[in-house]
Amino acid sequence: MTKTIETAFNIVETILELEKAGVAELADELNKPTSTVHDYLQGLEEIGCVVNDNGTYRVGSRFLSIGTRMRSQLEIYEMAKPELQNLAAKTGEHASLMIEENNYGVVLYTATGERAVQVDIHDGDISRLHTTAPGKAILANFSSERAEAIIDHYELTPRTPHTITEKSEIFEELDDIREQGYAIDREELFEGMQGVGRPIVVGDNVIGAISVYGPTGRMDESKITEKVSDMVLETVNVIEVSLKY
Amino acid sequence: MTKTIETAFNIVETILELEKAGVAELADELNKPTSTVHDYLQGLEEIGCVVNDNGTYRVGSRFLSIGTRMRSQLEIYEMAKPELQNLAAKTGEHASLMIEENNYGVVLYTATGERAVQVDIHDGDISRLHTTAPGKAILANFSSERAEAIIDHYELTPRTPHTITEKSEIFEELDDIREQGYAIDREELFEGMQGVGRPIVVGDNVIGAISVYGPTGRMDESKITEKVSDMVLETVNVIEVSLKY
DNA sequence: AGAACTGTCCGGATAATCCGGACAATTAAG
DNA sequence: CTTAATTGTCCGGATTATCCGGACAGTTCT
Repeated sequence: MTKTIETAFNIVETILELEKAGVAELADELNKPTSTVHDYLQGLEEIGCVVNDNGTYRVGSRFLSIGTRMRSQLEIYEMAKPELQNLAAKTGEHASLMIEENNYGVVLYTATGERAVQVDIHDGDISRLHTTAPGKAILANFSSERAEAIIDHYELTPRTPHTITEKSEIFEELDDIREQGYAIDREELFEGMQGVGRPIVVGDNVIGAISVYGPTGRMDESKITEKVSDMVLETVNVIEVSLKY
Repeated sequence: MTKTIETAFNIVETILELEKAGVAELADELNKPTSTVHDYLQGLEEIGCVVNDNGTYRVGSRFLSIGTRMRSQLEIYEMAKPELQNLAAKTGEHASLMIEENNYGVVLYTATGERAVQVDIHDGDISRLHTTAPGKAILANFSSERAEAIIDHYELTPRTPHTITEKSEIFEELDDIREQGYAIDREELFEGMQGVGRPIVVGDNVIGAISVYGPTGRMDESKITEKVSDMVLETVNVIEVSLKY
């Protein structure tokens, strides 16, 4: 159903992968006739979804526009943004806000500290919840039925050599996280990067999670438990209070 | 052509206007049968474009994902981003990067200073080039034929009481801007806000423009000509050098 | 308990997608 | 410099996905 929309997005994603592309190149990549691809591109151009620089197309700014307007409508984003900038400044690393959407974790916003390493991660990126520190913090605070339902949706393929691939192991860790209040990512998402995450809880609902990530050298486990974890907690507390008014 | 894609985006934009909405509400707003709207929503949900919270829909994070990935592929964004943060910190106001796309100005990124007033503007927002300081800076550095072609696409309806509505007046101002190197927005986009913009030029091409906006009280014309304009120039110079390697 | 809403599902008429083919323009090769 | 190959664009009609009326069950008001 709605096959048209799906192929439209496929075309956009393909352009994104190639950075820019012509009709023939895209048609080849998508195994579709050039005439069909051309029809789509023309339609997509009319509504600002792609931009045509004499023959080669790139993705247009319409997506950015819709995406940022959507984000600004989320109260949690507006409350968290300035606090994340504080947190990034204090730690010098990456500070992010994650929410759950459709069984996956979505990074809504990342503030970048002075010393933060350059990683190729963007606002809007999605990941399986058990593969990140903030994702695990969210999972740990869902009901066990809901957490299990989510995990069952996933294929537990590893992302890095350190990614957990055993369901039982995940649940063991979730227990620990619930107890100590924060989750640690030990190079499970990116090799060489460690992070700590804490849930944002208002009433009985987990609204999202805050995390700080940095290179393993600067973010070893003792530093997390001694300092960074507390800074994240402070940030979370401020956000939780803002959300309650 | 590609009517399906167009209505899909209409639905998304309508949800955005209503923040969240149900099938019936949307069907009513769009003058379409509920069954049709339902079909679309189901398709859009499957690909992460909308999210269904038991009956009411909101826009999903897929747009944010595509938008930010697109943005990161633009060299000018990557070069300008840290400089804009500097500029925002130094001035305390809003510092933005604008590019031209499809005859309109697109704000790719805005850094927010400490004292910056809260305005409802987002990354990805588009505007007619002659209604903003950076837009005028871009226009002034296009060839006069290209500038005229762009202006002719517009309806010169005012946005605020100060918006220029006479074609001849626009071109007079573009001459001044080319001479003095920067453009000023005198409450033409937002009442109570003034701004200054400068073009980013590499070789013979205008790649974009940098601007600083603030409340008229703090951004009067003498302050712009004496101080802010120079800060913007510094920023532009750094970016231009980065782009040339 | 009834009425008026909802969101969801089905199936077929309708109309848009989809694509083969032809064309000119540009680029690559000979 | 000529030829061949490849490109983006356009057309028109067969195909098939869209589109919508109608029916249904679940909620929320009256």
